[in-house]
Amino acid sequence: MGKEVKMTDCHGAGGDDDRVAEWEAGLPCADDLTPLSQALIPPELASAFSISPEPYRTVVDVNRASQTTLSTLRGQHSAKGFPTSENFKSFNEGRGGDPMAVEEADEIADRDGSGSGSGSNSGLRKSRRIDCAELEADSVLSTENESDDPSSAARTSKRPRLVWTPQLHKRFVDVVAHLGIKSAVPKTIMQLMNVEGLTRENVASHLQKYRLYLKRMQGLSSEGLSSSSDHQLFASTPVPPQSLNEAAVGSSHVHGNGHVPMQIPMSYPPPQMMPMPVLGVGHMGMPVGNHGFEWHNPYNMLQQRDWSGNNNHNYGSMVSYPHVAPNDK
DNA sequence: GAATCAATAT
DNA sequence: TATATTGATT
Repeated sequence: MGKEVKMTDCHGAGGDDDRVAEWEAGLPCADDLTPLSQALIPPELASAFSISPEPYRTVVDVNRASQTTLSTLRGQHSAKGFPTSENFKSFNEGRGGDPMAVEEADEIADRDGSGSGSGSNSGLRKSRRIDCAELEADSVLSTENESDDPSSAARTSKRPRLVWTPQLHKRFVDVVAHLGIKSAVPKTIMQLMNVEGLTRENVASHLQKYRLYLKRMQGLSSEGLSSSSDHQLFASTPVPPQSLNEAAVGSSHVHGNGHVPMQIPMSYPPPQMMPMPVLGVGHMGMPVGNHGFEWHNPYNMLQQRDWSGNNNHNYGSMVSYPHVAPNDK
């Protein structure tokens, strides 16, 4: 923090300088920030939850970490590839090598230039979940007492209910849209989403609901009636009228690319920093970084229509699983 | 046997 | 209501 790290390479466009400056102006100054050396969790609390304190980080450590991150980002930037299932690896990054740290990192997009009013949607800002990975206590869920052995907990205890946050859902929708209805089956979706801890069952369940939603929308679209409840989550979805048919027809390979409707620049790389994703799945030998996800190809975005309209500006984000076990099956 | 999907349960 | 689990089916 001593040094401002500019991640200019994330935003291709030049001329953002003003905005950057504006943005920077809003940042807290060094004095306002919690010193790195200060533990975020009071010792009592830590001991109460039997949290082993992380070693203190020095500025040097942090700098090193950001260097690593930057170089990782750069490396990947040039190594963008095709969105094959292999390339999509890793959407989630771990948090300090703690496999249970899958956490949600919204907030990030809070202040995207727009006036404070509209940006933060209907005031329903999902108050942040637990802040520190460690704090995500078992108490949040009715997860029973998990013995302090994480590995056993992984296989022994049932995983807590997954919450499909808008971010997660968005990723889901991205993947489904990308696959086309035809190949959007739970397993594939799960793989492409590459969210740690996400199971095929999770996806299947959500997919079922999503399909129901799409079906309803299809039926209702002409009637001009649109119910409201689902919209909270689903309204942001492309409602791919084509992807339903076109993809189903199967004439086109991956997606009917007839015309690319519109491309919404989405900067996926979540602004987090962690040298290495935790990814237990190392296969492929791919240097999976945080954004293997390059939805930038023209066809990736096919039926994206109005997403940007709603509140989903949150980019990096993950499952809000209080607890995630290493995914691998 | 694994995966999908719809139905059903929590 | 949202998500998980089950069971028939492929």
